Amino acid sequence: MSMPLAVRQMNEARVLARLLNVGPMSRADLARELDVTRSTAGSIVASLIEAGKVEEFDPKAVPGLNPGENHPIRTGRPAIQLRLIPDHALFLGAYIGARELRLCVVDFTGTVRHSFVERLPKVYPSPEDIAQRLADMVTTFVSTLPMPATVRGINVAVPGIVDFGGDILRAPSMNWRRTSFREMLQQRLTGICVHRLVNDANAFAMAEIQRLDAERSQEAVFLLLEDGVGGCVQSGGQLLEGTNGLAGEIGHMPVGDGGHCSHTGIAGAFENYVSRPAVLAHFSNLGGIGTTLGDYLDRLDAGDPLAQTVLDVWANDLSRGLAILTVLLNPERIVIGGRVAQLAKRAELQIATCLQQRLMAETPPPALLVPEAGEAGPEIGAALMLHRAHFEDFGPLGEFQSLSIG
Amino acid sequence: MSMPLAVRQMNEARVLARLLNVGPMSRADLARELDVTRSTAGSIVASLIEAGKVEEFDPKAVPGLNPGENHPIRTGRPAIQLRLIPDHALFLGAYIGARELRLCVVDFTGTVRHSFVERLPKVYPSPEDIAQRLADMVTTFVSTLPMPATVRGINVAVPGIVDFGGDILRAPSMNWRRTSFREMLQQRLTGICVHRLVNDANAFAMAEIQRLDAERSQEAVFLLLEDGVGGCVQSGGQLLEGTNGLAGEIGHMPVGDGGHCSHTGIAGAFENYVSRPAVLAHFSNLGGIGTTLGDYLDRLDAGDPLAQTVLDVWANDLSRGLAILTVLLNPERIVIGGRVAQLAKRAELQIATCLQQRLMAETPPPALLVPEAGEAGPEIGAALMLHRAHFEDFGPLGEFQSLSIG
DNA sequence: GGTTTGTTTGGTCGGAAAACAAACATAGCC
DNA sequence: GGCTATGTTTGTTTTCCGACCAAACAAACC
Repeated sequence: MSMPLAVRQMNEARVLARLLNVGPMSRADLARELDVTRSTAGSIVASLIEAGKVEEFDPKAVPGLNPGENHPIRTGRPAIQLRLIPDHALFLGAYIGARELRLCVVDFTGTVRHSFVERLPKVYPSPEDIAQRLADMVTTFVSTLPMPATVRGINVAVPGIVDFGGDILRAPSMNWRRTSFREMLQQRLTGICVHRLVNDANAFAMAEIQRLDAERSQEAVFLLLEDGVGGCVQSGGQLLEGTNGLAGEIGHMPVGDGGHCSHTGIAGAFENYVSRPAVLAHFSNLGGIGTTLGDYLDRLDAGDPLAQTVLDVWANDLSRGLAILTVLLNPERIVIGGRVAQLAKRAELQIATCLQQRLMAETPPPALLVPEAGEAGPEIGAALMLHRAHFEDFGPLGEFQSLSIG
Repeated sequence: MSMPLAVRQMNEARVLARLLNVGPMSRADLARELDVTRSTAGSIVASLIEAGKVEEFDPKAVPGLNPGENHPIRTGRPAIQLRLIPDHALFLGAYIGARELRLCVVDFTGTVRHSFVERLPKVYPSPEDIAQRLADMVTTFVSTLPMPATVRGINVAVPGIVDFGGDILRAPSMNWRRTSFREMLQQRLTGICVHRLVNDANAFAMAEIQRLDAERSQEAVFLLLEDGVGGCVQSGGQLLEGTNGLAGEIGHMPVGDGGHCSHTGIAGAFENYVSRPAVLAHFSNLGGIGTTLGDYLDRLDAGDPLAQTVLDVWANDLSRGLAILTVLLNPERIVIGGRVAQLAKRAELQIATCLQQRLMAETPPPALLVPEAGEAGPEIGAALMLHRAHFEDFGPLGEFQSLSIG
C-alpha cells in the first residue's frame, strides 16, 4: 500500500473510532479531537459519506435525543452532526452452549439488533450437527435482509480451548476433541466469512468491556465461573492471547492439592475449588440438600449454616486465585461473571477482605465487579470482537492487517 | 506535529530499528525490508547521516568482520554498508544491589561499553547515601567523556517495588519504604535525565531478551530467583506493567499454605518455596549442613541424599508456579534466572516432567531456559530499557511519546 | 553485456495554513 | 416588532509543502 493512502486510511479509521466511542459530533469537533485542520476533517468526512459509512443528521429531528439539552446558548453557525450509519455493516456472533445455540447481530454502531436462540435436543451433539444448525440459523437470518452484502462475517464463541487456526482443541461440555470447526462451518456458509473461533470467556470479557465502559479501563481480568472456570486478561486494552491463543485458562491454575471436584483431571486446579460442580460437591459432601445451584442459593438465602460454610470456604478459595492474578498482573479491576458469580455477590466484603490479607500493604487491590442482571452473553462478545477488528484495523504505518473496513 | 514530518520520523525510526536489530546493511537492503523505494531509503539515510546517527563503512576495512563470508559471488554494483554510529548516544543503567552499586554504559548500538562497581560498606544504607554515591559515580564517568552531551539519561534498577512515578514503595533487602528516590537522584545529577526506576526483575528480563534474541520471542515469562522471587511477563513483545507498574510480582503468588521460610510475610507465597532462603531453610530443617547456596550445591553435587530431597521438593514446587504461569499466559518460553537457577540446571528434566503433569494434554508446554554463565545483570537491562525507549519512540501516527530520538 | 546499486527527475497525494462563505445569536436602533 | 450591524463558529476553497513513488539514469562491479 502506498504511503499517502495508508495515512488517509488511518485517519478515516480514527474518525470512525471517534464517532463510535464518543458519539455523534461535527466536523469541527472531529478536527479538534484528532488534531487536524477543519479542512482535513471535512475531506475525510466527505470520503466516509461517499463510502456510505457516515451521514449528516439533524438532532432536533430525532425524538430520542431529548431536546433542550446540549444547548447551553451556542453562538455562531450551528454544527452539522455526523453519525455512523447503523446499517452500513452487520456483524454476527454465535455461542455454542451446552444446551442451546445462540446467534446475535450487531450493527455498525456496535448495538445489538437481533438475537436468536435454538435449543439443542441431544446431550452431546456432533460438531457436524452443530455446524449445520448454526449455518441454517445464519442463512435463515440473512435471507430476511434486503442487502445481504452488509454482513461482514461471523465469530463463534466456544466453551473450550481454541487455537489460532480455528481448531477446537477441547470442549469438555460437549465432549469434543480436536475438531476443525471453523472449516466445517465455513463449508456450510457461502458468502459469509467465518472470521475466527474464540474462547467463551474471552468473548464474555469483550462484551463486558463494551458494556461497562467503551475504553476506560485498560488493565482488567475477567473470570467466568460456570461448570469450568474460564478467564481473560486485558492488558493495555488488548486481550492477552498467548503463543497459541490459549492464554487465560485461569481455571486450570494449580492452586492447591485437592479440591471439591475434578473437572478436567488436573489436581488442585482452581476450578476444582470455585466452579459450580465444586460448590455443589462441597455442599453435598457436608450433607447439604439440593442438586442445582438454584437449590444451593435458596438454602443459603434461607440461612442454612452448611450453605454458609460452603460460601465461606468458597470465598477464601476464590480470593487465593484473585491474589495470584493481582500480584502477577496488577489489574485495575477484576470482573467476576458467570452463574456462580451469584455467590460472589453474597460475599463481596468477605472476598475483598481475604484478598487484601493475601496482598502486601503496598499492592493496591483491584476493584471487584460482579455484573448485576444485565450480563452480556458470549455471542454478543463474539460479534463485538469482529466489530472491533474492523475498527482497529490500523496500527503502526506499514503493518496493516488483512481486514479492510470496506 | 504535522503529518508529513510524522511519517518521515517514523520511517527514520524504522530504519534505525532495522540497523539495530538486523545489523549493517545497504540502502537497497533497507528499501526491500521496509517496503519503500530505493530513492526513499536513500533520502531517509541521508537525513540520518546528516544527524550523525548513521555512517557508511567498508566491511573489508574492518578486521572483525571475517572476510570471505557474505560473498557468495555477488554480481552487480557492490553495496555501501551502513551502520549505526556507536558514539552517537550513550545510555546509563544502574543497579542498587544489597551490597554493591553497579553502573553500566550502553552505546547507540546497544552494546555495553563500560561497567563500574562500587561495594557498599554499610548494611542498610540510606536512600540519600545511595543517591549521592550513584550521582558521584555517574559524574565521575561523565567527566571522562569528550562529549558529555551524548549521555541521554539513566535508568535505575531497584530490588523492590517501584511505581510509575519513580517512588520506591518497598525494598526489603535495604529496608526502604516509600522513598521518592528518583527525585532524590535527579537533584544530585545536573544535565542527565533520570528517566525511570525499574524493578530489578524487569530489568533482568530486558537484558535477557536482548541477549537471547533481539526480537524473536514475543511471549515469555522471566523469573529471577534470589532471596526473593521477582518476575516479568512479556506479551506481544512488551513487558507487562499493570495499572501501577506493579505487575510481575511472581514471588508473592499464594501457591500453598506454608513454605520453608517467610520472606515477605505472605502465607504460602511462591517465594517461600523456591527462593534461596527457602532452599537453605528446607535443607537445614532436614538436618543438612551448610549456610550458603554454594555449600548446598556442593553437597548436592557430592551426592548428599538430603540435598537431593530438597532439590526434588524444590523442582516440584517450582513446577507448580510454572504451571500457573503457563495456563494463564501461554508463553512460548520461560526463562529461569538468578543464582537459585543453578538448581534448575540440575533438575531440568524433572521440572519439565512435573510441569507437563500439571497441564492438560492440549496445552503446549513452554520451553524452559536456564541462562548459562553469561547471565546479564539488571543494570544492563536498565540501560537497555532506556535505549529501547529511544528506538521505540513511535507508534500509531499522531500518538507520539515525549521522548525524541534527537 | 548483464546485474545490482545509488541518485536524479517529474508526478501524485494528503494534509497545513489562510482566506472565504455560510449560518446562526445578539445588540442596538428605528 | 422589524430591521440592520456585529461577533462567533462552522464548513469550504485555495494555495502550498513535504513525503513518497515511478522511471530513467549513472556508477561499479562480474
